[in-house]
Amino acid sequence: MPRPSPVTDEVRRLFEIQERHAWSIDELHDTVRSSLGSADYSSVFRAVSMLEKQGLIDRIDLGEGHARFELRDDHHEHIRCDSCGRVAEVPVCVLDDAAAQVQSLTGYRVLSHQVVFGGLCRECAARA
Amino acid sequence: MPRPSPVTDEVRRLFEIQERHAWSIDELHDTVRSSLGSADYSSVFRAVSMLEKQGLIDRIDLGEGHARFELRDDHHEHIRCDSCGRVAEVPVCVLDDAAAQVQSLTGYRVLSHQVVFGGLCRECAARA
DNA sequence: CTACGTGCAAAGGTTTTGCAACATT
DNA sequence: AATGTTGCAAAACCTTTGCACGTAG
Repeated sequence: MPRPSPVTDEVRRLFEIQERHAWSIDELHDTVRSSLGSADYSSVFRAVSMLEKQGLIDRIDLGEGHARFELRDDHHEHIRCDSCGRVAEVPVCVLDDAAAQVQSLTGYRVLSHQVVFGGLCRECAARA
Repeated sequence: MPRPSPVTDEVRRLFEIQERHAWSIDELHDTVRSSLGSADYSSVFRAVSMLEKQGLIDRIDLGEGHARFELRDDHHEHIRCDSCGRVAEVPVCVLDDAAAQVQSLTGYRVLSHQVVFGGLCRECAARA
């Protein structure tokens, strides 16, 4: 396989340095363009699709109208500021006990869950 | 105000009879067309937008790439079958205790949350 | 006449794909 | 030559809006 994959490599690097979480494709695109000088949206999209298929990253949907992606790691939840859209991680899983309850209530075999809290981040709460 | 609003009236009725939950606009559109003979997608969309603004229904996003809507009632969670997409309600809120924990961990003022469980419904689990 | 619901068409935004060009093995 | 990455363009999908028509008040 060909070696040079500057766009894909840069996208992978951005995830792996973990300076930031819950990337949108636009955010990745902007950042990769800053790093490489230029890059096409579709190339970033394909890089993300490939990394997702490989299991390096997970797709998350916070109900914003577009997807976000983050390095696959320990399961955690997210909280999004209703005012500015900032996303933070909730560094624990608050639902580990709930799956059995949900399963007995609905009959579904629970395999996964995703939680998005909404609220106000410190800055926006202070402003309000 | 003019009385006849067949599309809007039918959309409202579909929500209020509560025979079904978590309607997508396409599902509403198909059902309204069956009831009335014809109806335009945008009319259904506007009816849903109006009902949402009036507070009769809530918009929910289950990460499917399109919105769903349901009658506003007691807060509850959802579980979606990973195989067939069927959506059921989890008739309790499993997170009422978690908000304080999340708030102390992230500093966000928690105002809301939405949870989507994934798994397999009875039929799909039986087939697998 | 005025107000409003509807249908039709089109725009807007995000996601996805087809294809040709290009570089590396 | 063969494979795989990229750029460009366009399609696909869902959401949203502009506008004209028709109807009830």
